Amino acid sequence: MHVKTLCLGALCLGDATGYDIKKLFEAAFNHFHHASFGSIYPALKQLEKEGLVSCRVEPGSRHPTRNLYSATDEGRAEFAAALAGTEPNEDIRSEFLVLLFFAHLLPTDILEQKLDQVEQRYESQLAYLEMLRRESDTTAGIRLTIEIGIAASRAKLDTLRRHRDALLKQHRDIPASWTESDSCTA
Amino acid sequence: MHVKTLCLGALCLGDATGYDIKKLFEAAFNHFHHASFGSIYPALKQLEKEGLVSCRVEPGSRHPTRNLYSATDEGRAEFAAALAGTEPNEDIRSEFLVLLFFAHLLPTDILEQKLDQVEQRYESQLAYLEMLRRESDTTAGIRLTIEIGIAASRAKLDTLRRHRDALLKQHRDIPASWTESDSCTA
DNA sequence: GGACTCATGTAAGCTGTTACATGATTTC
DNA sequence: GAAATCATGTAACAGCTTACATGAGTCC
Repeated sequence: MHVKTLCLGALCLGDATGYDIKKLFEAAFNHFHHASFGSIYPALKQLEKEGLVSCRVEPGSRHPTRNLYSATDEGRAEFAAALAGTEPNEDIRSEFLVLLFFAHLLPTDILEQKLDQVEQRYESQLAYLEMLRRESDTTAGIRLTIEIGIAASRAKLDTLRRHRDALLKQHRDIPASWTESDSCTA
Repeated sequence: MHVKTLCLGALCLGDATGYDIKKLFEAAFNHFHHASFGSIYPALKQLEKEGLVSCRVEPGSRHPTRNLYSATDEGRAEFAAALAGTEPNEDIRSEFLVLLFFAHLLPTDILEQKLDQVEQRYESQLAYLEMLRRESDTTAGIRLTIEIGIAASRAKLDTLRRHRDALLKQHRDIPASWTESDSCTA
């Protein structure tokens, strides 16, 4: 789903500035999407040009430039249609799994260090999502979004921990193929 | 991680054509990375130009053009270094979770249909990974790659099933905000 | 003979990121 | 008064996908 559509969606939840939308992405979409300012601001401009959102400089603004956007009725209709038409896909790119896939080409200490990093990352993501769950006073859909994120992180973390020692032990025992450049020739 | 690096990695596992690499990606990387021909072929050309892989037209080929690539020693060293230097990140883009996030803007029947689609998708991914696990006679790292994929899919599927009915019930009960365009104005 | 798989390649175009440029406001 | 946060924007560039173009081999 394009950043443009996501911005329109964000504005269907309430008026916001580009900056607010970025914050929303970081706070709530964190574990399943993201976007940078460099795509958000142009997207909002584009949406305005298409009449899907309207923009007003905030009245009584403390700041000269603060563009507050609202979804128009047309915009809401458009977003509902876009939602209904999106395939519920998932696109995962995990450098971590690539690393594991090629683990036999890494020295043990580096592998161990990567595993530590990943565990920490999963832990902090888990902690963050659990915090969201505690606070969350929202729709059933959003709550499910959080539940699925927690379940997936937990499952990955548990699996990793369960296999970690065996992986490292075997890794140390088997002469690493990375030391001899001719040992993995086809 | 760039397709170029991934191709180099694939060639560290054994000689292959561009076509073979695509197959490998589909078979083994399926749940955590992917690449199209349009990026693989140019990547191989580039790697060859950099001396990281060598290419020979297959000897005694049944087919005039079949470019079999091999990683050179320099290529193997380069890949090992690239691996050691990659942060074990995960980049997830889930249209499905976006859909859930905005579930209140969808009519119940469409939501239900999306949930069905996702369940089926997770089921078939799970089936595929479990098949891989049964067959798999590979490195500990690759096996862990599969275990993590299974655990994550299973966790998401279970969570979805556990909350599905409650979500749909509540969705039907609460007057959907998508019917009245002014009902979610900020 | 038709369909499918094997096999390679290019070019246009889309999308988004990074990095830069700018400056006000708030908090300590 | 320094640092952090709020706030907007652009331009260059990267990287990948899609679609096209081509054709041999294999299976039914």
